[in-house]
Amino acid sequence: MSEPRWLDAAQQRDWRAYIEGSVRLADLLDRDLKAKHGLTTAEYEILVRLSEAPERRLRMAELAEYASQSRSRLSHTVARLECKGLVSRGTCGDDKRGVNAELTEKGFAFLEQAARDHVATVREYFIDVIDPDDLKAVGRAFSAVAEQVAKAR
Amino acid sequence: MSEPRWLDAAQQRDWRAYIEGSVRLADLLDRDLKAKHGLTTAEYEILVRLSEAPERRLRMAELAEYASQSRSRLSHTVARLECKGLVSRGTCGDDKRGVNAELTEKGFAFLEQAARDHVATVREYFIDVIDPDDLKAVGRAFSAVAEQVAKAR
DNA sequence: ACGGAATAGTTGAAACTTCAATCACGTTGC
DNA sequence: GCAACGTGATTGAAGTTTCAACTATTCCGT
Repeated sequence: MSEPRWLDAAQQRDWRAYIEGSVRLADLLDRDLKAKHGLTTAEYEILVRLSEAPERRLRMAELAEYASQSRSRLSHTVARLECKGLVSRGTCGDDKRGVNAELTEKGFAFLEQAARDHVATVREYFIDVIDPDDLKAVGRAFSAVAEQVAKAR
Repeated sequence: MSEPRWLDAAQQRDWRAYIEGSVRLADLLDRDLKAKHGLTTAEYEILVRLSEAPERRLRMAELAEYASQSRSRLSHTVARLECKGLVSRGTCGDDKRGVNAELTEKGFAFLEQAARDHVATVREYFIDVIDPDDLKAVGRAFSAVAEQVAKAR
């Protein structure tokens, strides 16, 4: 059992500030999206990724990757979105194991409304309260984190 | 329906970097803690707060506040921790509605082990991959976010 | 061309979180 | 002193996520 390098006071403050701020922000965004549009953040994220894909369609595995979700979770979530009529599933031409998820017209229209509100909330509680230079730093920091986590697997 | 102020390209890049990085980091920390110690992040957070409280004891409502959890969630989570023998519950002397959660000896010993590993992982995937100035900026940014979210209620 | 290993995706059960209702106690005002 | 309201905490059910097992298809080596 080796002696750990503990965090110094400043590092600990910054880390905790991040944990608290991010948890509370995520909570708020979830509630907001749920109250106004009946969507979870995970569902919203899926709709966004689909809307940006060519033909508004992606294979499940790619969608899982872009939305940072496990495949199992994606299956369940897309099933729910399909029930709501926002997404449809169809088999892939070239690989018969594959499944394409596609944003329906209804899904696209729905997302347009949700995105307006969501962006406004993200501005109000995140973008607009952070100093522009600090925001850039946040971008750099979490890009590095994402990369490091990706390396781990 | 008013026209929203969309994010500019840089803001969007930074926001998405944050979302992706934070989701993946949270996933990794969760798995790590679960694999090595059988704890969820929520449970770990509770143990940490209790360990820092005077007498290693807090009222449920305070604990909920410090751990950024709903009271309901806390009840369930503490119930689980109680089953594992890491926390015990007792009534409050002065207010008979109140309940004190207290870290047991076993809980404290358990946490010491878990904290070593957790800190090492936080270092490896967060602290040590972020430029020190950027880390300070992250601290400032999320302090501001937490404050703004708190204002909303 | 065959068998084994890898990949894509789904499924059901268990674990966890959220939501609304509830219980118990405390506080206020009449 | 007690009725109405507020607060602290728990409960059970419904919804969501994780985990492990499973089906179907494709890839690879011989």
